[in-house]
Amino acid sequence: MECGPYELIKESSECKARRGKIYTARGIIDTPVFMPVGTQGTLKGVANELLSDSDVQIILANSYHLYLRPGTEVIKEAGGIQRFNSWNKPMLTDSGGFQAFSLKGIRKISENGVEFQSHIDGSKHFFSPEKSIRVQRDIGADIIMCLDECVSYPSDYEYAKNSMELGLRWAGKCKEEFWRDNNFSKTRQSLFGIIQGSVYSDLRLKSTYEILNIGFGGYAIGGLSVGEPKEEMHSVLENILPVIPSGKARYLMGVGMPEDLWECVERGIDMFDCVIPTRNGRNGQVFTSFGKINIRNLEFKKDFSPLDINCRCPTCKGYSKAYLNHLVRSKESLYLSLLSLHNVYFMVNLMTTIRKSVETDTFFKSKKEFFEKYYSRNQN
RNA sequence: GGGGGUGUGGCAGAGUGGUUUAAUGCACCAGACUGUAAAUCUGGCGGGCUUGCCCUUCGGUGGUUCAAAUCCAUCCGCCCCCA
Repeated sequence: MECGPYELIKESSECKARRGKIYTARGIIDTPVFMPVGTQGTLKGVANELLSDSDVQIILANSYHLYLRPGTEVIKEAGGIQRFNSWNKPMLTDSGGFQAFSLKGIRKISENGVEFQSHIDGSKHFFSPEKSIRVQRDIGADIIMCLDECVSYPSDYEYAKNSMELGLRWAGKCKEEFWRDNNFSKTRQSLFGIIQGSVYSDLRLKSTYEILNIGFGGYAIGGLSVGEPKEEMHSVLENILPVIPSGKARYLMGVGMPEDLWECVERGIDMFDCVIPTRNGRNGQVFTSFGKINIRNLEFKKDFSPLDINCRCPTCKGYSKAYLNHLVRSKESLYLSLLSLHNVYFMVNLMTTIRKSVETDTFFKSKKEFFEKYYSRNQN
């Protein structure tokens, strides 16, 4: 069985929260960690330099997108994604499994993999589990993911069961391909398996046991935060996390909102990724310690204070709400960067706060303080 | 002085007798966004409340008509051409 890159440092005395480290070739990641998403290899609207002072430790990219453009051969020739995009910290690539969900209508799933019709030019491309691994190997991120199908919600039992079982077969093939030429020592990548099974507890458990049995460097939970009620998501976590060995990282894919980070760390999650800070930033929504706001709204037109007095990001250091409100209303492209940057800072700073609370066994105290402030503006 | 045209909701601009509180776009007011086909999408945008209705709207006034933003008269404003 493969050795994982995770080291457990401390377990909370209050709940299932953990402090840990993930070792990669490009550096050590303190967990729990929030990983912002940069589908095309960059956080949309945020230059690397702007993050040099931040707590961003690792970013995501997407193998489907990079495979289509610029093409894996370009990235390979550049010397890997981190050489290509000049991000000298860890990266993780998703397998294309999420696109099996989001590109519904222009993709076909079969036993051997997913056929995509390119959203760019309509050309057809086939991602087998092995192909996804080869693509991710060429891209060269530190952590790579098995090809899976992110099942939508709601999903009937039969569909979820068949999809989950197909996912297990794919996971086996991914692992086999990953180890085929024993390239691991050369690239020092880690391959994570993904647990599926929608909201059905027996399917989730079966998936967990089988994925564990195949054995991966870390374990991701997929197919959540796709529209199911929060309680469903929490009960899935409570159901399967106790089964996963404590020496492995647990990664909740696609989550989430600030409140989700607290709730899911509390249940034992180590890694999160989400597009929310950047996408919502581009749409004018800003996270602050006093709640979320839409900076385009009238109430900020003459508000000359920073977005968040508790924030040390470049946006908050340099610009007022009134000015950002003006930039958004004027559609001046600078706001895309400034708001995305602030939101990314907010999420990773929150994660730093959460890590400290686990270290000092003040998780619930900190959580309470956060929520009291966060919901002080409105009831969200 | 003569001839022609035109005036529609914050703006632009459809509509030329009924299905019109009046298309569409912009602006404005909100909301949503969770492993990124998203700098996107959705809703609202005359007034009132008992939220289903009532009242008020297409330069002004007065008519015709069962019915007028739409037809007629007149007044006012603006534009173009000729003197």
